[in-house]
Amino acid sequence: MTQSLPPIPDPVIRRLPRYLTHVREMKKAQEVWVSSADLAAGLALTTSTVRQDISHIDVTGVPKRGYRVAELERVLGNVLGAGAVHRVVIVGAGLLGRALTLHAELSENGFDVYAIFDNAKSAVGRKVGPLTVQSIDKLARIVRDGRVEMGVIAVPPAAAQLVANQLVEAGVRGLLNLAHAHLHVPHGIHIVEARLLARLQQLAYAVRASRTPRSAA
Amino acid sequence: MTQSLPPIPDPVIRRLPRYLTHVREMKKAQEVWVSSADLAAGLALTTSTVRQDISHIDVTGVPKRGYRVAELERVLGNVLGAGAVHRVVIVGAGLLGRALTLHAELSENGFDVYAIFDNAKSAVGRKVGPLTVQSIDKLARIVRDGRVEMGVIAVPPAAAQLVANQLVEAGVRGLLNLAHAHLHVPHGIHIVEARLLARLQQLAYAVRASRTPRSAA
DNA sequence: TAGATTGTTAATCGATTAACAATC
DNA sequence: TAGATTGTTAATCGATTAACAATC
Repeated sequence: MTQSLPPIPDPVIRRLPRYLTHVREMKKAQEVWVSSADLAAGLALTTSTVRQDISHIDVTGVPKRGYRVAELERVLGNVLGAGAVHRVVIVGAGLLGRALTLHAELSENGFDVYAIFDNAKSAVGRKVGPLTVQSIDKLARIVRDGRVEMGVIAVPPAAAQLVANQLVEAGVRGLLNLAHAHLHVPHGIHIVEARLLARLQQLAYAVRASRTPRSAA
Repeated sequence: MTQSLPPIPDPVIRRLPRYLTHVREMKKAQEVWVSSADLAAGLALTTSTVRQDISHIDVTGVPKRGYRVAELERVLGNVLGAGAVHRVVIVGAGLLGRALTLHAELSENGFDVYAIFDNAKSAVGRKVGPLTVQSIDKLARIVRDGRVEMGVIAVPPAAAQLVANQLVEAGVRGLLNLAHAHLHVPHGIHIVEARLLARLQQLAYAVRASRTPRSAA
């Protein structure tokens, strides 16, 4: 009898990539075992949080030793998409779009940048690593025919919603939004926000709050 | 009598940039008032969350009308650092580092990219907009003399911790980490993680989880 | 005024932390 | 074996949502 498990909570999913990074570093250092205390120290968490997080994935630890580095790496990788190839397209061939396209870590983690698009005549035809920038006119056909799973939006804010519509229409199931704009998508399509400005604003607040505690009359 | 307020919780701070974007769009559309229902609809939140979030900042709404767009924009901007100039340096003059350096939205939001550094001879001296890529040897002096507040780490993982150390040593109070590596910093120094691969992994999980619910024996 | 929307308190929900028995 | 560490339950903490009096 098979029963459905609840999905892994979002706060956990956001920590898993950091575990994976840490575990890979340990693997490179030839470590065989890693304890919840090791992971907690490395990521500034409590050992309780680490064990709770790992309980969400299919990994079993060994009392007195911890978790097997190789097993943890494999399972974390699978949960985060490294166990299969995921086709992704990038829309926007500016510096940010090209940076992602050429990022070796993507392909090392199961993400295959299948195409990159731009609407500027001057950009179309340009080489980006092994790819050639395609006209945005070809987006629908390429995404559909290639059964592309996800799209990255790296265009100016004014174009972001239009691009999102085209990607969804062409069949992608998820969008990574790097644009400084709000996107509306149909139910069932996933969006992850990844605006760097927002992270810098978050940092600016943290720095200021720690320096000058807020006060009220 | 002045009393200290608790800092704004992190989940709230992470939403504020999205409110600001939305409010600016409404301002551009000449709207004068915005209700919690407008904001909730635009950002996929409940009206309760919106009102609770706004209660953390110094904005007062008006029953039957909502919040003044101009006031909300001003106060949100101040909280997120737009009310002053924050000097930032970027370390790493690859595509990602250059993308951020040239991102007009940074300067429009109070962030002044003061310098960009790289350790490669071939990169040093190159123009990035109005800036010239500096050798990393000059980082300590430039950051210290310029009283730079924050540093962005856009270097390969192997160099990330070294760069973080140098930035902290030179006096920055916050780090934006774009590198695929774990950073350790002294107490009191703030780090915000902004690894794009992690966001893509989060998206891949969400897409897969919605398609094939997990099952267990 | 009547009605809509804020501001705020209370209730609920979920995430984190603590504690400890199980176990290698 | 004794001791360290997992796995898991319970307790705590904090965030979100609901509810509604205040008010424009």
